[in-house]
Amino acid sequence: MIVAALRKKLAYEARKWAEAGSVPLPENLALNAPPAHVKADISLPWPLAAAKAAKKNPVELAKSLAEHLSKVPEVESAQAAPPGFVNIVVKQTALCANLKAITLAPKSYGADEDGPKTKVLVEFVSANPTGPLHMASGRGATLGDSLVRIMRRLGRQASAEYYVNDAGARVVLLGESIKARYLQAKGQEAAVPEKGYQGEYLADLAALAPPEAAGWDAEKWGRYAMDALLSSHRDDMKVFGVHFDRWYLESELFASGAVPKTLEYLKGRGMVFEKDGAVWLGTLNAEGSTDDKDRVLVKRDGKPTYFLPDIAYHKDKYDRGFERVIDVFGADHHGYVPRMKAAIAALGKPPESYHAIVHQLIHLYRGQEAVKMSKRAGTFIPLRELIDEVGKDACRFFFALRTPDSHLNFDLELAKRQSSENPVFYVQYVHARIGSIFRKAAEAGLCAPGGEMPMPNARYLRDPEERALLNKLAWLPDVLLDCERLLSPHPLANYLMELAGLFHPFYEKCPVVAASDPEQGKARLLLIAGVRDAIREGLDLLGVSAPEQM
RNA sequence: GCCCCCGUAGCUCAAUGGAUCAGAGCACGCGCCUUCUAAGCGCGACAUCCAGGUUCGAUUCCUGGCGGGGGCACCA
Repeated sequence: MIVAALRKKLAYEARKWAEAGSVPLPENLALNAPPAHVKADISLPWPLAAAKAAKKNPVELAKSLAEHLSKVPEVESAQAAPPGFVNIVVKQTALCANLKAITLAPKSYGADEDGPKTKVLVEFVSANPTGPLHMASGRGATLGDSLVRIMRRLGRQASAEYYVNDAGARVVLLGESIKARYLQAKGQEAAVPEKGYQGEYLADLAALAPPEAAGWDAEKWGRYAMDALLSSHRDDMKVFGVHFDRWYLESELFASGAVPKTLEYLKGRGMVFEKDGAVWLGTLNAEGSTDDKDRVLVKRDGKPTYFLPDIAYHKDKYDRGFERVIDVFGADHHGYVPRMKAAIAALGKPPESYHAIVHQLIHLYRGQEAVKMSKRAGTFIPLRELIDEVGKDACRFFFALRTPDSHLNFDLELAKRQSSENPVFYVQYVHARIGSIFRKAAEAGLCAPGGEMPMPNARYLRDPEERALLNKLAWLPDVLLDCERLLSPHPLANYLMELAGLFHPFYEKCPVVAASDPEQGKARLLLIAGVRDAIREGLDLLGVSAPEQM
């Protein structure tokens, strides 16, 4: 809370200072965490950024700004540092008050943070119900779910949605595939269609079919398989700790007539033309479009392509009042992004209201051996198998730790080991250790369970290890804003690693229950309560559990 | 051929254009368990693919290479 709140004050004062001295400050006044060798809590590069335009010496500017900012109540000291930084030490009382804010009212911060209260919709996973979810969906699920949780934490109205492609030709194709499996099991001659779904899972599903299945046609078989697979998707997401506010069926979209209505709407906007007997969307020349060609909406045979109902679905998102629309895609769909953006523009929506998060593929290994994933070939690794092997917590933390842009190497053998090589233990262990200290403290009568936590006495918590934790805790809300800005939970996961890394040395050097001065012990107890709550909070936002003991 | 992503320590990854110290974890070397969990801590080694450019300042931005991954349908 303190860093985010303090930024406003510092920025306000800096603008006043800049105005008085006619110094052109940059639009974006960001704060830096200073490097390790600088003994300060917050660092401002603002004078450096302004120096050139002002034609002044950056160090002189920094000195002047530092003097001005040292009057801010929460600031202990503000010092200029070459080549033009202002380094700020925050008052101990302010950091202690921040600790109380985290400990007592963890739900209070965020509500008054920067940023609009816009309604935002995050769509993710949206896998076709033609096979089990595979592990790439796990990455998308981690991204989307964590992002929604973080945005809600920041006071946004965020919703999660899963779009189910349950209509179209694939139902029959799926039906033909599973029917072939069924007949094969009966000893009859039957082949899965060449372009059909080859995975063994269909044989398993066929074996579970009721007796009357003998008389089913391909369509009926397709419905049966799709229902079962969709149900497994729901189960997988539940086990993975992922919540969707709505599972939006493509068939609903067709039933509501939204598809032809959307086509008419686009025609009315003059974005549609006919060529070669087909109906096209002018994505090539749509405003702000980066697409490299026009796209077909209705095929020559009169049937819509997948693109048209997708546009109808996105139109529906806006029609339902969402002002910000975020789609999470795997890298294999990245080519889809420019045309979707063009479609948003064609709908007349502001292009900046739409964001596509494209996460790169996961490279899966078993030890040294690369495992190829292919849904068609049926040799993919199902997400469920991954969860069963390495656990939900490790899986989600591992996925959350990387930026979506990075190609992720996931070694099943390594992840299965459940040793310290897995960073999630590093963080969870801190939570468990603190739980242990609290149990000891309760035995020693140092704290009443569930008792209210007062603000720690600011005379204490001045050791480097204590101070480092106080400082780190102050950055948590800022980290959440980073996650929102970057549309990724990875800054939070990395923050938790760093926080955990600061706790362990504290633990070694600063006894809590056994502190020589009982008052100091009390203050430390309040400090680690803050650490515990921050970790619990952070892990919860990532969908990872925070065990009391391990 | 065109488009997207990546290239940082032995390995897996961080770092809104900032600091003579580019951070973690694992692995490696040396220490540390009569005291709140050694799944830990301290210390030590080890890195920005190459070449230009922009800038007071580049891992970050631009151009061109090199290397790896993915995508380019009137399929879904």
